[in-house]
Amino acid sequence: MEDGQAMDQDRVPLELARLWRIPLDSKLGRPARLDVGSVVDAAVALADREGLAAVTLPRVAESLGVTKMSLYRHVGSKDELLDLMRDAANGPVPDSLAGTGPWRERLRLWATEQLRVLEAHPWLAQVPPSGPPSGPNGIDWFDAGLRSLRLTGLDWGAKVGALMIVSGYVTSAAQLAQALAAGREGTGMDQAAAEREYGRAMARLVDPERFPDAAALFGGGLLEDTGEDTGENDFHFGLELLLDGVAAAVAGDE
Amino acid sequence: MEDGQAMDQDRVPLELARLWRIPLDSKLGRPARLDVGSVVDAAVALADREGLAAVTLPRVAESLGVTKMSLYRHVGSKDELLDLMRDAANGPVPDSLAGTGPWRERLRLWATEQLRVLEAHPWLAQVPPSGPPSGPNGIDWFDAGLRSLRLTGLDWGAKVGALMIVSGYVTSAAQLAQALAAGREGTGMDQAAAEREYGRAMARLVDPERFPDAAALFGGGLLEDTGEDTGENDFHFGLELLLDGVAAAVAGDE
DNA sequence: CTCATATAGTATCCTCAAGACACTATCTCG
DNA sequence: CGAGATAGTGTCTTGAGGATACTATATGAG
Repeated sequence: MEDGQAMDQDRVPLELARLWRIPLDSKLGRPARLDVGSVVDAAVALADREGLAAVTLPRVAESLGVTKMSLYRHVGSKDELLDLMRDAANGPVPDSLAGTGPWRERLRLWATEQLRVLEAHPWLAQVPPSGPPSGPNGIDWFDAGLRSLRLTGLDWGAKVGALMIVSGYVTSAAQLAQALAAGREGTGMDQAAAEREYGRAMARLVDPERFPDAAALFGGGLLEDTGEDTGENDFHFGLELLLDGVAAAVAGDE
Repeated sequence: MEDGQAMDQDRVPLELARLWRIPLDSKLGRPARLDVGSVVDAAVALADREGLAAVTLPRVAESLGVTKMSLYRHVGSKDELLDLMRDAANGPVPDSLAGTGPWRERLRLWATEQLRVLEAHPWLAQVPPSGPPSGPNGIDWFDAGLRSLRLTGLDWGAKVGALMIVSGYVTSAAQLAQALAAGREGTGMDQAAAEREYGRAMARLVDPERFPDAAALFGGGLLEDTGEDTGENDFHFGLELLLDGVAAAVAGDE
């Protein structure tokens, strides 16, 4: 079809067109100093520097040397800007995910690479989800996830479900880590000290009559300090648990 | 010890004292028309009626017949109010979770009861996480989760990890469902129609050269309409997958 | 009984956000 | 060279969270 490209530009909703950076290439009117890409890049840079809360239209505009209202020509709304930022910050999938291979190891890598992205852009875990992956980078990650499961023989629904679980897990692990870090903001405590403090406060509040299991946990279980990096270990424990679940689905499918 | 109660009131941080509704019982000063409970109840009711975005200090105050600044006497800040709302809306664990029994069935029930709570208070899934469970209801749910795993022989760390995964999964499933529902707001599409529309848009944008697996998915896989309630089925598929993962941990522990 | 003190609620202020709308500036094409 | 289309600006409204200084109302010590 000769109109394939033209159709792309016309029939796709405006929001998707911006996500995919489909140029409108109308040469009329005053030429633009700005484009979607530069607005999004500025917003991402701002979020990286000062956190998601600092990303306001006035401040993004200021960092571009422009007034806030001009941004609306390129992003439509604050919410849409967040979608664009998410896709941009996710970035393309790293080369390590290019090939195919044993699904478990590929899927594990997929998860840990996602975690790396969330560590590089901590605010990313706080951007509220807005639906299935729609942007080019989101699709790239999605494609890589599907590729990691290509050899499993799972049907599409199972693959999609497994990917959503794994990536949801990575996100909530990152969220939790950030919430803990934020909670001990100011107090000069490290992770272990904060956990001890939490355990102590809970031990005082949790009545063993009403909450026997929780009281047992706070009373004794948590206080052993292994000295190792707890967060990392917890993450991998959970990830392997998920992979075991996927393994069961793969096996049950045969 | 005779000073047990007094210690509770003194040594516990103010925020925890409010979560646990520990009365200050100082009889001095002007008597309060408000207390933490009524502020939180009003905020929860408002969120139930009009969503989380409607919960602003002015509006909560208005619904209590009070000016906004008086709320700060009882809740400290907006963020703290959100914490209090979360704990209140979680509510105590339902009776069905009281006993003990086969872990898999108990844990499954724990998850589905959590989902019911999230359906009753849709805004709950959007409240940003603020750390480990700290309020009485949060502890109640936590205790019930630990109880469901009591007979597994898992160590504390594994139990806590498994619970975090399951409850994180329930939350992100609810978040996704809401994002999808919000996305098709206005458009009179049902779930299936919206999915078809999404698949069609993606099929147009996703280049099979760059994204072979994703293109295959959008090209053919998603379009079979089973007619059944997809969301429910997806949720249970994922939950059983997680339970399989926990089962592997339980088995590996022996 | 009365007055210092402690607490509850109020009145007013500030800073800053998102966004509507009408305006000006600058380009291309007929 | 103008007409129309597009980019960017100036100004306004609404409404948020929160600081501060005030008033109101109770208790309990002298």
